[in-house]
Amino acid sequence: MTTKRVAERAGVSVGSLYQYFPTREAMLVAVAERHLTEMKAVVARTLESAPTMTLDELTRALVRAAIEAHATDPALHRRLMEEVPRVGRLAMLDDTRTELHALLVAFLATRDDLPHDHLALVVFMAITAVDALAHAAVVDRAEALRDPAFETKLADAVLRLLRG
Amino acid sequence: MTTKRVAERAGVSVGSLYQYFPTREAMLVAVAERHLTEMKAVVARTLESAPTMTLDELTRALVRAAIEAHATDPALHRRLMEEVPRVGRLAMLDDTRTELHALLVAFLATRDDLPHDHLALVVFMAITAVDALAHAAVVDRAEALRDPAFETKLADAVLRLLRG
Amino acid sequence: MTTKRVAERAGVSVGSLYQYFPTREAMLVAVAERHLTEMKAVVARTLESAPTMTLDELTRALVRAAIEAHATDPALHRRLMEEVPRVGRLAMLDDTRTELHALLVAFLATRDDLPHDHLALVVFMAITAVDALAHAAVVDRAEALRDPAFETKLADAVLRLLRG
Amino acid sequence: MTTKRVAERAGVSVGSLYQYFPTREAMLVAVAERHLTEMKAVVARTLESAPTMTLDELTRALVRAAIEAHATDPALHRRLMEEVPRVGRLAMLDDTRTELHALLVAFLATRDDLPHDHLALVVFMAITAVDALAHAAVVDRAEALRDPAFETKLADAVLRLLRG
DNA sequence: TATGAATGAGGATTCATTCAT
DNA sequence: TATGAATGAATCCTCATTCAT
Repeated sequence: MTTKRVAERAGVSVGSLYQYFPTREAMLVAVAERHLTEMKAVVARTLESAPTMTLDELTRALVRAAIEAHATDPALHRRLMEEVPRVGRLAMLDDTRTELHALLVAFLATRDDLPHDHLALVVFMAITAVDALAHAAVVDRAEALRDPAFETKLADAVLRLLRG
Repeated sequence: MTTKRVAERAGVSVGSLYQYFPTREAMLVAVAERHLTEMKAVVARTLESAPTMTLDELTRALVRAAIEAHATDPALHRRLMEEVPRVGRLAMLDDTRTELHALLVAFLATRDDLPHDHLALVVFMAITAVDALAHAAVVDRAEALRDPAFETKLADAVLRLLRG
Repeated sequence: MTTKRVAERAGVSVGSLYQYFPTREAMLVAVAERHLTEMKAVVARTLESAPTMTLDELTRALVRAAIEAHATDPALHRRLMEEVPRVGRLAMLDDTRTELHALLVAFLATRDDLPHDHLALVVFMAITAVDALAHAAVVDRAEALRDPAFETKLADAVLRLLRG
Repeated sequence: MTTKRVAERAGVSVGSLYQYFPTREAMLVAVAERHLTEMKAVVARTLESAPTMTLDELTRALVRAAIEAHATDPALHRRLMEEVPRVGRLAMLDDTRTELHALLVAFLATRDDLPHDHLALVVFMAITAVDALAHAAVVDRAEALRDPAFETKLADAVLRLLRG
């Protein structure tokens, strides 16, 4: 991902790119940021219709949303994961990640169909696992994505995490 | 990770580095390779004492081994995960990964305390999740590593995956 | 000839050099190419006024042109001869050389004041000899260049080659 | 031509190479030197039997010797010409070259079947032309070497140079 | 405001040379 | 004396960033 290539693909000049982003890193962060924000939005939307759902249904809905978010643009995702770590622990990214985490913790704290101890830990584990699996499936197990067992088993394991 | 910095850190000259590794990439791969090989060895060793263990004990032992392997050198691990993806799908690495996968699938197929359908998928999911969580914990949740709940919950979730 | 030195001498940065030439080799080839193309042009121009010339006059004119072409920038020439051989048998260079050879053979074939057998061989010999002598004189016999006998004798020998 | 490769080919270690030659350049010069010395020896031997030869016979013998010297190890020659110029105007090489030149000039000065004016220039021209042609033929006109016309014509041209 | 040529620091790699064994 | 591992200066090339037009 060179700035020249990005500019070409975007149909603008490098100079113009630098009008919108101060550095190359900022471009990367912007894309990662967008993905995380989308995820946050999807989660928030799902949580809104949560009161009418069982924990099972809710978990499954969230897992499905995560997988879909990753499957939308596999190539982008792969690239992102390759490049973004080098960006380091960038404040903005961490903030969005933290918000997503807080959103879920806060919501789950209102439910009485699961224990509330270790909630922060459990949510961290669930997010990490779902993200890693969705990513791994997209990147090198395309067939898993098409297998309904993948989603079911992932949701089951997450439920187990939540229920303690 | 520049070749110069590696040489400095290793206490040798760049030239010497190139006496042992043909390219910078080869250095990276060598480290990743070593980690994977160690993991395979740990898993193999654990499986040997498996006949006398319940599935619970076994799972927990494997999860603990994985976490320890990651905790040995956190900084190394962080760097590795940042750089290795860029190395691309390298045959030797994939081979070792595949061997580890096969080792576990073959072993679990001999046990009658868990269902045998979807075994390949389930092992893939378990490896990916454990690896991602051990890595994430090491990299940005040091406190999770010290919390015994982390290991317990991870083992529980994996068990759930295995038991179907 | 390092890229850095070339850039300095050219009054630009290394980066700019690489905007115009894909590799260091390409820079070398470009200069060699230019020289050969100039030679071809000089020869072509000389041949145009040839019908009114005797073979003696023509030969002398060509020999003089070759010497002048080499004397224009002796330092450049020396460098070129030192570096270009390492460049290897480069298609574009060989093409231009072949064109120059063909131009002369074709022209001489129209004249009836010299035998036509062995024309290709003879032209190859003449070009090689004139080039080598002009180069050697420029590089380490500056006094020869000023001696009119040099040109006369060279032209005589070439004539002998042509007349058989 | 790296020192390592030279050492391998020679069946010794780099270290040993440096026991015999102070620098890489010295190795190159030694080879060039050997070639020039051989040439000088051949010329000297030919000149010894010269009193009984006509200028025609003598010239032809020398031209043939030069061609043979080049044809002995074409690859070596090509390499030598590629590398040696970079060595610069090295005293030892120039000395041997000068000796060869002097040998011929001195000899020709004793003959009365050719003019003695411009002898130094003429010998310089003859050596340069014969060397360049033998080299060019070896390097990229293998067929010329087999064509008897090549030798004949070259000898004729050289004779013309000598006879003025 | 948009462009893209120019910049040059930075990085991977090579290879002549040294020197401890 | 012979070896070849170690050294690190030197070199080619890339690419994020700037800025004159």
